[in-house]
Formats: sequence, structure tokens, C-alpha cells
Amino acid sequence: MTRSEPADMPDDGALRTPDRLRRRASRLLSQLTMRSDRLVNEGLARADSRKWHYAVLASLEEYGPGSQAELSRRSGIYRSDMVGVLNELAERDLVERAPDPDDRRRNIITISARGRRHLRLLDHVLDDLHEELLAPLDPAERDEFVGLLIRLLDHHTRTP
Amino acid sequence: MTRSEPADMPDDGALRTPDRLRRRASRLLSQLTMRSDRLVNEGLARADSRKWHYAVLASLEEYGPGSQAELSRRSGIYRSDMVGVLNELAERDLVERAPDPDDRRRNIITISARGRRHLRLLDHVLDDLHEELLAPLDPAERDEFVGLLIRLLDHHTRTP
DNA sequence: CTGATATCAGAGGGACTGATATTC
DNA sequence: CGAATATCAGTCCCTCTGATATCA
Repeated sequence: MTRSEPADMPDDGALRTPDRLRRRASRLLSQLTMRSDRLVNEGLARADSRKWHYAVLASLEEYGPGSQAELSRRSGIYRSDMVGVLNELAERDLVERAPDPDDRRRNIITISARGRRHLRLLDHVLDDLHEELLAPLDPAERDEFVGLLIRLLDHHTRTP
Repeated sequence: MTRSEPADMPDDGALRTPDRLRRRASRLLSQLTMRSDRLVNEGLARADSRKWHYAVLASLEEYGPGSQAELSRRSGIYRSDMVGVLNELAERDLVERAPDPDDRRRNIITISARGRRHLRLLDHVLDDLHEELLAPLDPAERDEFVGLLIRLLDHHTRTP
């Protein structure tokens, strides 16, 4: 190895291998996520959707109707951006937005029959996209990968 | 509330999909990367740097001087954004930018002694940040994680 | 002429902030 | 009153495009 190291600098054990740029987890995450996001965005665009549509629809089917603020908490979309997403979903008749009679500040968002059908479609689209995304991994490795991601994300969600 | 499970047993939850939103690799990647990017950006900002500074400096130390287009290919920064990054680095005397006598279209970028010292600092900062990022994983799992990321990224880099 | 280079100006998208009016 | 809601306007950052002038 031809690494030039000033004599006055001790080897401190820092990650300075020739491929440190390539092995930094944060860089790997950024780059892979860029590819993944592009894959998913383009795939969902072909189904006239965006990933936020999926997040909202799935959360509605799994946890039932809710106010916009509630949906925001479930799906991770910013409260101020939720309006736009719901406008798009309502435009396509995938959700219904009705004022809450018990609390007139709120809208109650409900998934429509058409929304459920669309959600099913999106689930298939996403299954295919994930097949492409995770292609190099065998089933056990995919579980391992997802498991590691979940543990990391949970840790950083609970420790902000 | 939260069911505690033996570590050696996978979830047998019969795929009732209350967690399909939670288990989509693309969503996990997006969310984790958002945290990771924030962590790294804030950490590097405390050292008056940004992640591109690190990418350029590390690539200069590892592969030697190069033109801006060359650095762009090495580090993944867009050719049009490289100017700004190099301006910032030159401002801090971390690199030198000199016209190439053999090809007057090019600038030759060289890392300075100060740049090497700064890179060493950034490597330590990043080591600490990665310790924080990967805290929940033991060393073997970290290797596993990085290995999986590399395989996925390589696959999608070679298959655009 | 084709192609590469450095640079700039700006589009487009996503996360996020701040303010407002309304209602609890 | 303080707190929560839906909405709108706009900021900041990032990736990426397009155009330009300069050279090989």
C-alpha cells in the first residue's frame, strides 16, 4: 500500500482504508436511497400515484378513517403537506373528505371502494419494484436487511 | 403493548399486514437515510464542513489530484455543482486549483497539507457519527449491513 | 466537427417553517 | 385562556437540466 502518512501523525485507528469512501454506511444509504426513491417514484408514477398516496391509503385501510392531523402522524407526512396529498387523492375519488360533526375543526378522511382497489394495485406495483430493488439478495438476506433497517430506524425514532 | 419476542424467532404474525407500511424496504431506506443525512450534515457542520467536502478530500487523498470532471466522477457530485464545492474548499485553503498546462480546459485540483489535516479530523467526526448511527448493531451486524448495502448499490450502479 | 471541460442560471421536488382563522 | 386543526405562503436544500464559452 502506498499511503503517504506524515511521520508526526500516529495511526489512530480511524477508518482510513483505501475504500473508506465506499464503505461509509451513511454514503451507502444516501446513494442507495436515491436509486430506490427514483425506482419507486417512477414505478408509482406509471400508476398515476406517488409514494405519499400509498402511505395514506395503506394507513387508512389498516387503521381506519382519521383526521388529517391523525393521518399525518401515522404516515410521517408533514401536516402542511397533507392538504395537497389529500387533494390529489380526493381528485381521483380514492378518499372522501367530510367535516367531523363532533369536532368542526376536523375533516374525517375515509378510503373509498375505489381507493381500496387502487391500494391493492399499488401493493402489487410495490412488490414488483421491491423485487427489482432487492434482486441481488436471497429471501433470508432480504429479511436480514429489513430487520437491520427496522432496528436502526426504531433506535433513531425513539432516540431523537 | 409491544410484544417481546425471542431474538431467534422470526415474527410468525401470519402476514396480516398491519406492518406492510412499516416493512417496505424502500420506506425504511428513505426514513433511515433522512435521519442519517441529518446526523451527518449537522455533525459536519459543527466542523465547518459538508459531506461533499469529505467526498472530494477523501477522493483526492486516495486517488491523487484530478480535474474537476474527474473528481465529479469519483465522488458522485454533479459536474455543475462541483464548482461551488471547490470554491468552498479553496476558500478554506483545503485544496489548490491550478490550470492544467497540458490541457487548458482543465483545472488540476490538489489537496493541501491543511486539507489532509482537515480530512483526518473529518474522518474522526464521521467515525463518531457512524458509531451513533449504527449504535444498535454489534460489529458483525455492522459488517453484514454494510455488505448488504454494497451489494445492492453495486447491482443498481451496474444495472441502470 | 465532435467531444470534453468549467461555469452559471435556474427548474423541480421534498422537507420543513411560520402565520392565520377557526374551533375545542 | 391555551391547544389543536386545516390551510396557505414561502424558505432551504438537493439533484439535475440547459446553455455558454473555451479548448482538444
